[in-house]
Amino acid sequence: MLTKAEHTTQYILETVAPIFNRNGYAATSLSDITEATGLTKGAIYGNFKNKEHLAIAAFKFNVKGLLKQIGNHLSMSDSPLEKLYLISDFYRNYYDYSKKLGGCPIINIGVDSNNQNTLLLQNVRHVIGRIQDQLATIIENGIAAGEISENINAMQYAKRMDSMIQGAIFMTYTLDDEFYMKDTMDQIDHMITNEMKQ
Amino acid sequence: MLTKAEHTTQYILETVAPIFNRNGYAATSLSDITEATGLTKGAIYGNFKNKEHLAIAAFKFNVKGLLKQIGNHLSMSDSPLEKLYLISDFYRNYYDYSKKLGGCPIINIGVDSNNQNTLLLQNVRHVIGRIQDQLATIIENGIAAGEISENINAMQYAKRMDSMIQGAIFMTYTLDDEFYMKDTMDQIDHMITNEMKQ
DNA sequence: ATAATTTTATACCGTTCGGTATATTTTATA
DNA sequence: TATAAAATATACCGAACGGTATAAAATTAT
Repeated sequence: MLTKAEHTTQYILETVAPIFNRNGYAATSLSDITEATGLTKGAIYGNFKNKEHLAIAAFKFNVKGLLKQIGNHLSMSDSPLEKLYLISDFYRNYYDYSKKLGGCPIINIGVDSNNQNTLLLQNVRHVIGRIQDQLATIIENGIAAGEISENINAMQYAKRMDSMIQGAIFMTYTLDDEFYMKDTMDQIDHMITNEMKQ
Repeated sequence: MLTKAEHTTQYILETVAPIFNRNGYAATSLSDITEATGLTKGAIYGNFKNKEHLAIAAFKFNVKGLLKQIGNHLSMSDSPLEKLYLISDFYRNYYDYSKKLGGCPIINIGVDSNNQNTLLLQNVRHVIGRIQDQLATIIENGIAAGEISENINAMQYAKRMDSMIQGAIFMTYTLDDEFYMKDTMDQIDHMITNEMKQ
């Protein structure tokens, strides 16, 4: 059971996470935070050391939800090859989903923290590394299961897919046009079928 | 001949452009600007209406230089097909080049201005549109010249290449790893050779 | 060279910034 | 229910924010 205080910490995080994600670190003020939560600075600083730690916790909150969502989606199949197709399938609806988070946390915080906030950037890098490791593991499992060609370099393709996805997310958000998301997922499906599949 | 005042305007722009590009709009302060230029607020506000207009002018300054650089590189060949290969060739060295600008202005200002600054975002969108139009024109010229297959949808491939490039730039900067830049350009070369080429 | 004009520096405006010491209130424990 | 402990509100701090009126300086044109 969560104490009242732990509930408050969670409440602050879920309220503040999309704001930091949308605005970035510098453009999010303490008054943005107190206004959105209905709490005072005393309450905020009682639960978090300072603005930076709150921003980091907010980023982790967003990422945790995102990874859980992806995990759920991938659990729809046990086949590694099918899981690859499920990844592109997930991202076909990513624009609508991530809008609720205030945008894609990896792109937003990645760009925002570059040359700005070392701790935040470290967290972004760590998350990207984790995602790529999981992707590479799926590909390796596919090779072991005989579903994916042995000639495929798992990590290279994991990074390649990730890079294409990030590009699609950036273009989709910046131009507010889902063409990029859909077209990139078609490309990835094509790549799975014609390059990776055994 | 440029007057003294016009020189000052240019000097402010070239000094301030990488700062806005690196930090984003909100995280760049007037004191950052006066410190870097050695000028006072009076001089800055004598040359630019306000911080927003200065940021927009700085973005345009960066983009102008970037487009000029690309144009120079593409002028190395008259063949549309060769120009496509020259595009990927240009981006192979883009990390080093764009670092001098304070990063990729399209990615940085695109993400920074989303949900933040409408005028800046409009400028980013306009630039992306121009780049894609130019890219599509090259492809169309290639089709007309019989170098590129008639089955290729010029604008679709222009957007596809652009999206892949933006993804590579984001990954390269965020992870400080040129693998993404190089691998994506290999992919694009492969795409030109095996999908587009007649 | 002088006068008119433009550009830059100075000094200041009110507001907001992140952060904190402390008082008050609320929660948990006995 | 009384009490100790924890969480939240209040009031304030100095500093920095973007912006401006005006004085001083530099440039331009006569």
